Amino acid sequence: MVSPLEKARSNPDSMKGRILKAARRVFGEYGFHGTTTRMIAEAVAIDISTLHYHWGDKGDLYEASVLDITEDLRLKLIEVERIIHGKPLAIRIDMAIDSMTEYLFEFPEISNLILLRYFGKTRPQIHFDFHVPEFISDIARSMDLSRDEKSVPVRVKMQILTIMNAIHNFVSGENFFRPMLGLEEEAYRLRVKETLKSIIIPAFSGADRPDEVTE
Amino acid sequence: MVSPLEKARSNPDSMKGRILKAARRVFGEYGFHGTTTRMIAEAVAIDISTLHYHWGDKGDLYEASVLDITEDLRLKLIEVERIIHGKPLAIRIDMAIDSMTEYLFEFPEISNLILLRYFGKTRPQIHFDFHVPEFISDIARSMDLSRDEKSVPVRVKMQILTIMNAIHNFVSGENFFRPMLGLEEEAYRLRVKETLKSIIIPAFSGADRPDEVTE
DNA sequence: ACGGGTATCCATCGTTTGATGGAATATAAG
DNA sequence: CTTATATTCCATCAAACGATGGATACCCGT
Repeated sequence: MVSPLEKARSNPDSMKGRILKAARRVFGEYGFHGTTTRMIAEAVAIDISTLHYHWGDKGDLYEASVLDITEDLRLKLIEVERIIHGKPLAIRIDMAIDSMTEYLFEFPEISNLILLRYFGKTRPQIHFDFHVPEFISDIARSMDLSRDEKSVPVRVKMQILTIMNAIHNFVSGENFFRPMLGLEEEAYRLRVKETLKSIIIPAFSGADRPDEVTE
Repeated sequence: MVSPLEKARSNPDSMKGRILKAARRVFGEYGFHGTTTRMIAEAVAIDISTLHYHWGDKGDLYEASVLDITEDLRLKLIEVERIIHGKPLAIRIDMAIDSMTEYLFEFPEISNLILLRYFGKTRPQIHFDFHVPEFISDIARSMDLSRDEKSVPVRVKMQILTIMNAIHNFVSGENFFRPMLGLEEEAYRLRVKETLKSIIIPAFSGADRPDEVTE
């Protein structure tokens, strides 16, 4: 038996898939409490009861949305890892930044949902304890940033966290930041990549000091 | 005539001030739509009608909260500028990071509210067009990062944006990131400062290339 | 053509939420 | 003490929201 989420992912044009796609976007824009099931239903041009028929209650659909974008991100990370494998560090960083940035600008709801989950709580009564995997250590290993195969130093983890968050920030906050900078859309995206590289590359080229406490 | 916000700021123990303080915190945690006026009233242990009596409707109180934390941040930036004035670049960066990080960890609702405003929309019907000043150019000038007195290059603006956002991210996302890193509270805060410096200082020491397009 | 499962919509319910009117209480001034 | 003003609470409303039951339409194998 396949889960509802797998069904929706394997058939994006089905009603399940169309609802999920809209839910990702709307939840990403307005957050859990700012989103109403009616808003999602209207985006798909269906009745709310159809939505509940396919996805259960609001919390279930939200959970499916988060797991869906997480899976997308996981697949993209694997793809990037495959592409940069074996290349020198500077090239790896450059290509990884380009790939991830372009991808997230194309699907901004991924960054939106992740950041809103980081920074905004849901009501205390509601309990979302579904498991969302973390990718920091995987990124560290695929970028070959830590010598030790098993444990990634905290310092490296935090650097990666900083970078990933910076990308999400620029993607998700475009509506705020772009007017502040007076840039057009294309120029903004170029500048984002440029800025990220200008910050990361110097930081990681001097990263040859011995690893410290790992946990 | 003084505005309600000025009254509340000048007298934090008044009912207006107590409500505002609670509103900042709750709006920062749950966002605009995730916050109910009842939650705020309960935090102050008063009736909702008392809240409306002092602050009008929910949107007005939210606006006051945002303006309030913005003013706090502005004052803190001025204080930091005064402290670091005249010192060499590396020291300026070091002290500014320390000050801002410690301050925001002490009043995390500032970071919370800023980030939720960046990344989450409010419903289309509701219109918050009150003006919130941006501080990036002020920071650039007080850090003396741009040669030109008047216009700050986009590159510098984006670097500052990256740093400020990184601080807000670590402060506001502590509940997510700290368990990921397996750190205690104090260790986390030390690591945050360390990480930020390790990223910024190398990036800005090579920052002697000529300024580019400014806007 | 028909029957049975699947999918969609309409109408509606109970609750939560933002907001207010009015009574009750506190505060201050004369 | 009396009166006027400012503040707080209780009761309540209308709208919005999440959710469901039941009727209707669709699909497909036989």
